[in-house]
Amino acid sequence: MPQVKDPSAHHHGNLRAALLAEAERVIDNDGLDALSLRGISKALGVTHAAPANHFGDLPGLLSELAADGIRRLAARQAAAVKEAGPDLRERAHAIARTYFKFAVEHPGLVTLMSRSNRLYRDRPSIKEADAEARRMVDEIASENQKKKKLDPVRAAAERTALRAMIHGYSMLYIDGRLGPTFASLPEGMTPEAFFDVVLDVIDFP
Amino acid sequence: MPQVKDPSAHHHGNLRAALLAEAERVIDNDGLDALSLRGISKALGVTHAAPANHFGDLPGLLSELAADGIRRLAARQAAAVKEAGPDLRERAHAIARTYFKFAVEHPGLVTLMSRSNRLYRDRPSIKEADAEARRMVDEIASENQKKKKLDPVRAAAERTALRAMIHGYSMLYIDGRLGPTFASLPEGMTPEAFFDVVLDVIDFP
DNA sequence: TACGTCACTTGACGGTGGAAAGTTACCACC
DNA sequence: GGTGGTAACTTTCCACCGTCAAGTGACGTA
Repeated sequence: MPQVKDPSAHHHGNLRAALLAEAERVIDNDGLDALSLRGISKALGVTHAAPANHFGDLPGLLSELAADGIRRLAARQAAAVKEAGPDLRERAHAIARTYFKFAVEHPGLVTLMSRSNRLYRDRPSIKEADAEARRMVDEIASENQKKKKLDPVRAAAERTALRAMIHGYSMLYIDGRLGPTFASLPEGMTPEAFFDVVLDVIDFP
Repeated sequence: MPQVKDPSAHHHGNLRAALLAEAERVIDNDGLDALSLRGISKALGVTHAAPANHFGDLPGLLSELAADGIRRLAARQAAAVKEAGPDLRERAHAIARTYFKFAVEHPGLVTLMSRSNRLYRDRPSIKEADAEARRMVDEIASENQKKKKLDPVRAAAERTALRAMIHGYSMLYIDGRLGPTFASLPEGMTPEAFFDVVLDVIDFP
């Protein structure tokens, strides 16, 4: 068959970045299940096998996407913590609030980030981004432990409680499973504001 | 109770129940992603289009599976609450502990139950089972609210905090994302025991 | 100029869920 | 005691998916 002599045919320029951008667009607009390699390839005018050069396979692409998401989230959390000042509780709430806001803005991406079965969790890019994100929570918990001379198990439980609460609340919300809850709330109370009250139920820090 | 028929060529006898059982077996052994209509159909010696008669489509089958899981979990939680006695905190912890134990025993099923995109959340069978499960948490929160004369928003936040904690901790655990946390814990501390400590971080009831 | 590698295309394979139409067994009714 | 309808299952087809192997063209380099 005729070969199309398009100079850009063999060198898209920045296909890798374009694929990631298009994948994120699809994921956040139509959900993780709507994403396919063939779909994003066609959208960029490239054949279905092109992504393999840059990402190997689908989990490979998703891993890079997730790692990027984790990094961006961690950056925003770091900024929020900085702005929150020295108070430990303020800092913890800033981390949680920022996560939730990010999850509302990018529900598909956050869903992907927490779905180990769709990515290669062991990739350095993900492990490092994950560690960076966890470091902030650990720092707060450690300071609190030192200040209150807490038993190490209690300190670990506080860390885990905050993580579980952030993850649980965000996922329940994204999944639409807090609908009845919000229906019973006062008019005008936003999910963000309610999350602050929920966080206050935790006895930490 | 379903009538048992003669398993002849065109009437399997109890295909519906057999499909659900096989699907649950696959899900809990190999994960939700390993499940396919064709797979379970072949395992039962039936063609891939047979399930459509009983469930319509794949989300239809998954919905029935999820509803059954929710019902069984709710029954176990009800029994645990009954055994826990009158103390509100004991009852709340019993609900949470039972959920987590169920999640450890049936990770695939619990994952499915919390994945709205794979099921028809609006089906009566699911909505009723869900409501039944939520009723127990609501009851505790209401009693606590009355006893302590709490602001309604605070009471709603307590309900939600418990739900988020249960869901978040279980999911993080199932996904293997608490690995580093457990590594830092004292020898012999089980995930169940640690969950009790995590639950104590919540100031409720 | 020749070579090797990168970036992408082409075409095929086995898998998926779903829809449409055909077959067979049973059951109620006249 | 035939007849018609319906439920349960099969067969065949379609569109789509990810992955793989082989091919092709452009480019940097020796």
